[in-house]
Amino acid sequence: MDRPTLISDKWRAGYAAERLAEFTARCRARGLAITPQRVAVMRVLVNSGDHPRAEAVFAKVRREYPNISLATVHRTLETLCAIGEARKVTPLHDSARYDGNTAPHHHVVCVRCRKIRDIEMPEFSDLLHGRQTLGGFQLLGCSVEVHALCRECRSAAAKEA
Amino acid sequence: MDRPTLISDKWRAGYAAERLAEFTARCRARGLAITPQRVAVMRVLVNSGDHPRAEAVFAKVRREYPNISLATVHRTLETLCAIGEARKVTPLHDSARYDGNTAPHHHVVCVRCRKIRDIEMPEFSDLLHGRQTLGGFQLLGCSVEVHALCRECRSAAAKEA
DNA sequence: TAGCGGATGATAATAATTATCATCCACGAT
DNA sequence: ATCGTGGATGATAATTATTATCATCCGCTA
Ligand SMILES: [Mn+2]
Ligand SMILES: [Mn+2]
Ligand SMILES: [Zn+2]
Ligand SMILES: [Zn+2]
Repeated sequence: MDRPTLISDKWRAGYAAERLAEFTARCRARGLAITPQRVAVMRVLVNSGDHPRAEAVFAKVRREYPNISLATVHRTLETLCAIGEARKVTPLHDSARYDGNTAPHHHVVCVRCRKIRDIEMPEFSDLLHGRQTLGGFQLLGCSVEVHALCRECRSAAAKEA
Repeated sequence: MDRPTLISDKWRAGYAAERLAEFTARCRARGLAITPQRVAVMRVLVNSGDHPRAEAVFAKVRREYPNISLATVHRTLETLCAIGEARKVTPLHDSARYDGNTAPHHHVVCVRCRKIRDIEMPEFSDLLHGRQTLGGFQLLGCSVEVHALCRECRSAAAKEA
């Protein structure tokens, strides 16, 4: 079996059922109320293999709860991320960041202050090297974000605690 | 020398000078007018090692051209990306995308329709394995985006041409 | 079942980016 | 060097995504 490989929809279906089964228990453990809206957002999200945006989740949940607010969907998605039940595919940036360095390279990003530094890591691109396609996708390149805490933020975080 | 490694400011300085030297020539070759604003935005960007956002570039260019518009900075940055003189560090997403799959995995993203699919690629994380820090940064994890063209977009793109 | 506190819906506010458009000016042609 | 034109700019409005506010609601515990 050659890597990398696409994760199958079949795997996702079983995974979704498993995650949903204990979801209310994990909410309770966290002291979060089990509201029908929260459960619905979670169910829609975990059954989606397409990494939907808030608007798309809203559209689906709305079919079952026509009165749900878009704000609730936004809030709930952020809550799910905060408790580790979901993740953002586009984290660490709230507005576009530009780079004058067009040489191939990757980035370390501080998760706290969002400082970004260039890193040299040719091994990353090597992993895709030689491969033209992946499950129907024609490969063009890749970008890596290493998540980290910078020195300043480490001392700041230490002081807070 | 162990990889990955931070790219030094020293390297960046020389690189900036080199890039600026031929910038106007490359603009001319592309049929783009050489305006003082465009050159200033390019100069500020290529001399920045911190991946600034539009607002930050605006603030610096403004010192020299107090009348420059923020819109011009936005436009110019996008132009620079379009002609390959710069890149966005946060590309391929214009709004947040959420993921119910919390298992460690990475993503292929279609650069045209922005379809996102999960991929299995444990070798990526292995590259950082065992390493705790990198140039002052404490490492926490990493996310990889493989840029690609999906099947549908490939045929669509073929039709257009 | 009563009551508290978190959750929600409606809406306003904010922030980033893009669109519009009149004016301007870089540049090739004269 | 001057001119004419199309692209570039500045000012501003519009759009889009997200977050904040707040009155009401309802899940949860006692
Ligand atoms: Mn960079
Ligand atoms: Mn995913
Ligand atoms: Zn930091
Ligand atoms: Zn596509």
